[in-house]
Amino acid sequence: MSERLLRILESFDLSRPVRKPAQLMDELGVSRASIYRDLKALEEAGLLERVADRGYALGPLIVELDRQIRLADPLLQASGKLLRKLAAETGGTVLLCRVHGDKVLCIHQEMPADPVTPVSYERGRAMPLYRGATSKVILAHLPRAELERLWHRDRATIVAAGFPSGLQGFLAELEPLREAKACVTHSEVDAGMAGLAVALLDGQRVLGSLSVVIPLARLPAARSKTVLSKVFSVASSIESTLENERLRARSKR
Amino acid sequence: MSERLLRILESFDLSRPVRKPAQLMDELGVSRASIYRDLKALEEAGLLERVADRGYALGPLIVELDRQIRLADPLLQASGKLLRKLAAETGGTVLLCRVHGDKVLCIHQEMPADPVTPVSYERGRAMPLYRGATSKVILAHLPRAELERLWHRDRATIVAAGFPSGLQGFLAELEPLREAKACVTHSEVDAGMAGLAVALLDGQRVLGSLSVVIPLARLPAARSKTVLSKVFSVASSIESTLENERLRARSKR
DNA sequence: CCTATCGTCTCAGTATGTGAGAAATTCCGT
DNA sequence: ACGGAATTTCTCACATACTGAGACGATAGG
Repeated sequence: MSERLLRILESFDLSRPVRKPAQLMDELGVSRASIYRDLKALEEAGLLERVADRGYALGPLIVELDRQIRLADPLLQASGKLLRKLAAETGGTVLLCRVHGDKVLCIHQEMPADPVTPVSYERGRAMPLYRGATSKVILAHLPRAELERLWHRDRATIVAAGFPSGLQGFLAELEPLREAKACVTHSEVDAGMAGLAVALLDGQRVLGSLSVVIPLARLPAARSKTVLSKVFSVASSIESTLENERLRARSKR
Repeated sequence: MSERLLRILESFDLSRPVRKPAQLMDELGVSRASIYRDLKALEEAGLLERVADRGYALGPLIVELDRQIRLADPLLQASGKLLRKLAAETGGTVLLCRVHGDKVLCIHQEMPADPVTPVSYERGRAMPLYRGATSKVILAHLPRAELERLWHRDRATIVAAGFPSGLQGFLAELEPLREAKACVTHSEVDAGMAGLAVALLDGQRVLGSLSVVIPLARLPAARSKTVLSKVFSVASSIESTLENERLRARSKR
């Protein structure tokens, strides 16, 4: 076996934070001995831990590995303290997101000092590709071939998210977002909130997006432009830091 | 194979955030085909991701799983907003830690509003069992058999951390900490900082500890007692919330 | 203390992962 | 944009190492 360990890991989700050997036995259709063997291996590795009442929960290694990712992630490193500053200056919540396959994953949330309406995205929360400024601006920068693949696979979802019902219309609607390298939406994910997102590019490829989420009440029309330009400025700074990193690494090798 | 996937995962650390197939081939002593198969499996699961320059880094699933842990962890849930309040009231950095086998793992760090000397412990950072208030108060609550096992295994480390050179002395030094259910240290982990830790118990068993780290300069002798009593109060509150949870779960089943 | 449930161990059979080498893909400099 | 080199995937026969049944041991709850 080999994929079974991964299947076990993937079987944990928010609605089932604790799994029992018997459940997994049925679900994966393997013998008791094998499940116990696998659970033991995962536990020894630290990916799972035993909890009261003969269950298993996700284990401490995951927490440690997530820290490793935080410390090593080039995108987070390049962002540094800029995000906190951006949050303070705009009074909104700043989100840094990456694209992974066909998901957008929030990898950092920075709240402004004064308490503000909480935003439903936080580190580790995966977001749909088709809703919200944060996602759409990424979508707009995906290669055309990828967009066509997504269209054929998720047409229903895409249309349900408010896009035109034809592939051409879908592409046409993304065009201006790519041109502008930005996307602004109102109440698309969290009601009463505006999202202002700018794409983060690494040359051609889109890495993710940087966005600010602000209650509409705090964002008079005139201020919108100012905020967006601040986001742009931070995004450029991140991009050039990444570019420098990339060059430095290249030449060192 | 089966343990190999886990070995690959464990081979990532802060000094090697990106691993290449060739390195792993040598290290694990398996064929090229097998390594590529394993990496592919881990990548499909989301535990790894390909990065530029033909390397693999820890992947998005880990970030998602860590969020699941944060949302489901009973200890974090029971702590709720209490930690933020504690940080604000004491002006120190609050740490919530769990014990896992023979490691202490920080699972939450809450900083006070005003900027303060940064503390080297943050979520995901594993701490030694023998140094610092946070760890020692946990150590003091481990079962005697466990302490003896640790003593025989880590005697050198334990003595190096400042404990007496005999088992009896070691146990005797922990005794008062268990009695007090608390531990206060100065400059033991971070220079110039005081640590005030209280154990979190679930009946007999020690779950972890709650601590406040404050620059010594901000902690006049008289204030120490006040701060410690605040920590105690929050710890009790967390313990009783956990107890209630436990009872509720029991009766529901 | 006793019983039911949970967890581990043993062992033979065979499913399944393994590795060498070939094919395909990707990458990079020109 | 092209061609050569390095990387990655694929194929397939083989044997390793995983599997599952059942016996045995441990634990918990009454």
